[in-house]
Amino acid sequence: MDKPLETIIVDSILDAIADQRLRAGTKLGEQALSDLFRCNRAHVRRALATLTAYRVVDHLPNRGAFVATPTPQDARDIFQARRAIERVICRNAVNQATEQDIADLRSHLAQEAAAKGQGNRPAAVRLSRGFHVLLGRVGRNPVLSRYLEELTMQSSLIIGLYASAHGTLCAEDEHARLVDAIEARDPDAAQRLLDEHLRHIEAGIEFGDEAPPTDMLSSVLKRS
Amino acid sequence: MDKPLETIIVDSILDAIADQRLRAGTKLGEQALSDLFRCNRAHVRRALATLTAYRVVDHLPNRGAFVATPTPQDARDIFQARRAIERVICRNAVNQATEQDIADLRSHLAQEAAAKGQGNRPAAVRLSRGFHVLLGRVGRNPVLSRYLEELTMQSSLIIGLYASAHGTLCAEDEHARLVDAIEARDPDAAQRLLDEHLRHIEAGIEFGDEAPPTDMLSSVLKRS
DNA sequence: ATAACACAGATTGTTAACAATCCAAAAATA
DNA sequence: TATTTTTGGATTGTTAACAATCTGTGTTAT
Repeated sequence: MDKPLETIIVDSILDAIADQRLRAGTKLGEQALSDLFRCNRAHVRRALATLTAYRVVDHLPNRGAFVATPTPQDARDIFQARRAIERVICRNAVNQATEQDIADLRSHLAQEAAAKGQGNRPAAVRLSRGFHVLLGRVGRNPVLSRYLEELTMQSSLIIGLYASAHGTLCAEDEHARLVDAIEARDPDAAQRLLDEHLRHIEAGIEFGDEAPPTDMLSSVLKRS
Repeated sequence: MDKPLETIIVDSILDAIADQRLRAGTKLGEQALSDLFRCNRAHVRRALATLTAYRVVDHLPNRGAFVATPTPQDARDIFQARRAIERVICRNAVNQATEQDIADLRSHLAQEAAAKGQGNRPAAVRLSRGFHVLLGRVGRNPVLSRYLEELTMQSSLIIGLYASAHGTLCAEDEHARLVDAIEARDPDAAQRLLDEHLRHIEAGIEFGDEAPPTDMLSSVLKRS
């Protein structure tokens, strides 16, 4: 029962992007969204404004809102930022993780393994992001974890745009070994594993050709 | 000639906060701002929404918008985030600074010195922030520099709230030595100097008592 | 005198109508 | 036929009126 209507719209679109149901470049028409969410255009307008602030939507004056299309240079900048931020998040997590935190992380690992076992790629991408977001929460610095949430969202877009077809997305054992290092309270190992992990993801991205296909919008729906 | 009206309002308020003319807790009434900027309430509303996304304004439903009041814990989180981000910005700057960049930095140092020489504290605070923002630009990672701009803005609020009266804000020679290290292309020295600098700023902050005095709003005005 | 209540003014939130802009297809011209 | 112009529909941007909520003040009752 999420009260504020605006956040329902924002979260729905964010989820659809994380699931890669909404691809880069898709137009987010105000009328279409008002119809889908059975609400006023003003609400849609505000939702699009906050998504624009998150850099997940591009707003072109008098043209409308579109799911952002990060360039290869954007991608490099975003991954460098992730390394800068997750490095510290990771050290925080080593210092402050409770038993419960580690149990949550392991439970998440199991979900990731399940999704991958079933070959459910959208779920795998979403859960892979979820792992990093969860790690951010464990780090207990809301400023850093907010930035990480933004950056992982943009990473989902990038992976959807540029990931190689034979795409080895997050190798789940890298996540697992990271949790091991956190449980062992070894900050240097954890930091090294995370840095390598992020470089692996970035390396698995193929820059070079442009792939901007556009989706129909009707696949965002259904929540609540 | 800044075209979009919303950004004029946003920048004016941001400037006023950086100058510490607008203090934490000040109410930002929609009517008052519409009158001040001679515009529609809808514009003010959007401006306040983006400032809220920047975490520089708190929005309480049905109560209105207020200049954010970071807690001591917020302050610690913000400075940790700054260390994480500026560390990388700094290494980027060492690698990529042009002659022109270094000249710009030195020219900025001169302005800082002038403002301090005149005992102009608001200008000193604003220019001190400006140094870090400029450094961010030199780093040539727009993602990181955007976050840094947000964080330095929040830092201005924190300094306004908690800075000790005998406040040694940014010692300007620390800025100068940092530029020296960048010019010498010494990334380790630069990184170390910056980290120490940020810790000095944070150490110069006095937590303990609450200081939430509120200002009249009429001192934001005048731009165009 | 204190506390609960009620009312009035002011402030924020919502909605719908109106204006400006853009886009694509048809019509006109060379 | 190719290029420019026009024109209609659709989409975004703006504005003002209306509804809901809050704050402070003044009244009343215990």
